[in-house]
Amino acid sequence: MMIWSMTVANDTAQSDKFDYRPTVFLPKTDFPMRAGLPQSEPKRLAIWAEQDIYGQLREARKDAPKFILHDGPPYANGSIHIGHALNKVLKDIVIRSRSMLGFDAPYVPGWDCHGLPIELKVEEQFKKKKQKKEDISDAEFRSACRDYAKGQIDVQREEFKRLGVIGDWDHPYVTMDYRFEANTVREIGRFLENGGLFKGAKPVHWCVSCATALAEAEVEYEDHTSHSIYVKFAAGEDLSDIDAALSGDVSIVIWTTTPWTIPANLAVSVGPAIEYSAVRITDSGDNTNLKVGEILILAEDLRAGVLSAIGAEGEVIARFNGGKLDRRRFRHPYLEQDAPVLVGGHVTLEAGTGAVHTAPGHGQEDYEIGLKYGLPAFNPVGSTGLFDAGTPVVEGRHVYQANAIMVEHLLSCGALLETSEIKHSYPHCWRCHKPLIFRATPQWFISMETNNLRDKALAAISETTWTPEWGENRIRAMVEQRPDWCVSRQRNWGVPITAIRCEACGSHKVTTPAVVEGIAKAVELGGADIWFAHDAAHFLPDGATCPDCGGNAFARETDILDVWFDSGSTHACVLEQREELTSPADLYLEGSDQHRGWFQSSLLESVGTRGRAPFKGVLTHGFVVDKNGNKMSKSKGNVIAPQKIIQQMGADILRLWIASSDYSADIRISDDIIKQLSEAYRRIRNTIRFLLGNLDGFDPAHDAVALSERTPLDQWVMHRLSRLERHVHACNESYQFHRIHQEIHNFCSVDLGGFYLDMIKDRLYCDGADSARRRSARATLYDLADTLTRLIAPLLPFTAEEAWDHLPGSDEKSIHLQSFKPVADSSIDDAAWDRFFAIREQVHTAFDLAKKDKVVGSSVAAAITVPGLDDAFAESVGESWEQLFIVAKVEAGDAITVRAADGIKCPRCWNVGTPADPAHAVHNELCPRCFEVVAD
RNA sequence: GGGCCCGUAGCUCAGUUGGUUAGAGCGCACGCCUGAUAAGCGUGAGGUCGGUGGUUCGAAUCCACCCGGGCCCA
Repeated sequence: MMIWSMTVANDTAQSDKFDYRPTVFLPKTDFPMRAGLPQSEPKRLAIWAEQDIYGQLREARKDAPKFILHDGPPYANGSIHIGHALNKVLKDIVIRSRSMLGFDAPYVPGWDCHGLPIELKVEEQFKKKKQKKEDISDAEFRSACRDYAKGQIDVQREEFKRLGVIGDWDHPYVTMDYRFEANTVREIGRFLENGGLFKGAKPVHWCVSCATALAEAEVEYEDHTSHSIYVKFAAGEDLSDIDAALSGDVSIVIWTTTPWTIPANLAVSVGPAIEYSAVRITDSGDNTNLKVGEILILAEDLRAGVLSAIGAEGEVIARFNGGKLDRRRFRHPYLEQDAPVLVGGHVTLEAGTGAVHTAPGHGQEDYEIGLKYGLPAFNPVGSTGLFDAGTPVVEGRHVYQANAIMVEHLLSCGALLETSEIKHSYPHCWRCHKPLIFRATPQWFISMETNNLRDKALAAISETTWTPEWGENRIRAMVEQRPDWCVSRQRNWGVPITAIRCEACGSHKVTTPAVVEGIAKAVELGGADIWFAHDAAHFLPDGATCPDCGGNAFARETDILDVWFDSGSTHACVLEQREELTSPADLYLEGSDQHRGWFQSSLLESVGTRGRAPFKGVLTHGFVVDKNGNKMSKSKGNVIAPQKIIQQMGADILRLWIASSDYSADIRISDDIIKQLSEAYRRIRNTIRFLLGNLDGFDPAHDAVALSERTPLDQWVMHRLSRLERHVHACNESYQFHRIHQEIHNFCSVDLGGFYLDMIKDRLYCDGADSARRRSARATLYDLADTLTRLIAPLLPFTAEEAWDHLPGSDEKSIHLQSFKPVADSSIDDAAWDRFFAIREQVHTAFDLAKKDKVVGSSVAAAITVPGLDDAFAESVGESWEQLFIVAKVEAGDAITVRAADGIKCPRCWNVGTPADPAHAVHNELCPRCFEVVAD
């Protein structure tokens, strides 16, 4: 009756059959498949904050060797962008991985607070409130800057924390802190003391209408009509040694659009690789300042254009390279002085004559080439644009009028060959929109040569480990070439250059180390404002006199320091000051633009004051670009905000993007790339979820199984895990994080999902709960889960912590207080395994065809034949061929064939075979293994 | 224009001192499973290694030039 009723059973009757499902050990875990990171991450951050996870980590590592990553301070302005995220996450991965490698790796984040961009923002704020800058005192203005920076720090701090960056966020370093400012004063004082700091002059953008210096950010380029002039400079010596044809009436011709700078001319520059011609005039047209037979020197490539412009014709009588003219003497067109020829790479053939009028006091390039030749930055123009008394021809006149005066004068003295008007883009004042001039003004410099700063810096570069290695070449080339460091700014918001000047002789020697220390103490109490609140005498001992001239009247210097000096001093103001930090740091880690920026300013500051670099190693990363490798810009509309990714996908996805990228070059980001990463994330997460699901009720304290007691297959996967762990370990040490992600992901997909986990499901689900094979598998799954969770922790801190919470018997303390752990390993016959995997692949191909032909559905219901099986291998692995291929039956054969297996499908484990007891009243279809588990 | 760097399948990456037919994962296509299920498994198709020229018996790998891109300068 029973059998008959089954054959006609409908679905309802089917449910009367014995339900084996509850007897199968299916995965069970609260670790959710869907991460919900955007919601869960903030909660996790709150828990970490409450636990003081950073403080706990410091305590846990208090006796460990130090690893100091020193944070380069971002500028306290604006929300963070994707580049900030890249930098901070890389730092965080370094900090977390070093911690798990067993180091005490404190992380003290910082902010750069002084400087122009904040001043501009604050000025804007005042403008909006209809307040003029003139109505606000400098002290009030600085106070507003301080408030603004503080607000920006709060914004950025929350954004950085949201990325999962662990650090001492409650006690960051801030360059506007009074103690930091005081230490900055001490640092510049060291340069003052050792003679590295000196006062010189350098041309800066200057608005004669506002009577002020302007920074590059305050310059706007607008169209402007200028006088264009060709002027000849007569030879001041015999040049026939260059070429015999160079005799008689020889001149070199320059072209300029700023005639007013001719009074400050000190030289003529030519290009080292440019070919010059000597042209004898054969027809002077109606040019009154040109005679037939006189010889003009100009660049060959520009000859035709120049002759046409000055309305003349001529023949080339000699040609020579610009280098031949080096230091040869020509004469200023009307002053009784020489204009030597300088050879410089800045000379181009884009316009003009190939010979460049050079006034070091009125142009950046002129200044730099002048420095090389020892020429002064001569500037005869006052702050309001009037020429100084004693300046021939233009004395007392305004620079705006001087163009016309100069044209007239040069014409009358016979030097002007041509004048016309030219419309071009020209720098203007952003405030009053008047044309700007370049004007050399007194500035403070740190000399690259005094105390051999340049040589020492180059030596320190050699002693530093640069990653990637090309960073060394890059910074070396820059340091070799760079001019003296101009550290003064004519601004308000910053640390003053606290030097005191003798009014009589200009000496600063009265500013002794003791005086500097007194100033620093005052700044510690009242901030840098103190400097401006008192006159010079306040900071000097009573009755101080100038060591140079004995004078007793003194004045404060009023320039403030370049913000790069502030941040370049962090090794002194932070690393040397905080107990948990040390100097030099093990690592500085910033974008590759910092070879010119922070790496260099830090290097020069430290070498100049301590004689060594502030870092042992420097790691650089590239920039974030769009999917086509182009830079991001608002106008292109290809900007991707980190906040958006975090909000939609979670910080761990953003971090995985960073961890998966080779940051040594530029790294790309796009919606597709992020999507790909979220899928990779899903694979890792689900693998861990499966492991956890099969560890329900597992207790590592009681259920652990020694490696040697485990099945050979389990030993194989432990071997793979060990290999993975060692590889990840090495990559953490060498900062090759993207290989970590690659390896972990491959391991989850290939070794686990694609083979091992599939293989062991049968014994996990269906073997007796306490069978040796099941216990071996569970102990192995535990090691897999434990190790994977540790390995991903630096990359995916939120997910790792969540997994740690769900891992049975894991330490109550956070995963982020744990260390990496070596994995027990045993030797494996890799060649035999490779042979097996090759055959397995062929079997799978056969399966694919068989499934498409509907021969079989699932492989467990298939019987296959396979040629050339190595039975010794199966034996050594301790698994049957049926288990290794996950099929019902494997037989030897001449070729790989697949057919539906004969037998009964076990209702519990679904394997096809012969039931243990076909006559059993209830369990008549169970296979022997299941029969034993269920019926006994 | 100069210095430094990058360019291997649609994407992210491997590719040892030049040496068989250039690899992996993802994605994609097709299929399977429905006891990891908003999961899982399999199979397959994808590349003139940015281009050209050279060195070499042999080049993704070495050299030169060019193209595209980035950072820093001018």
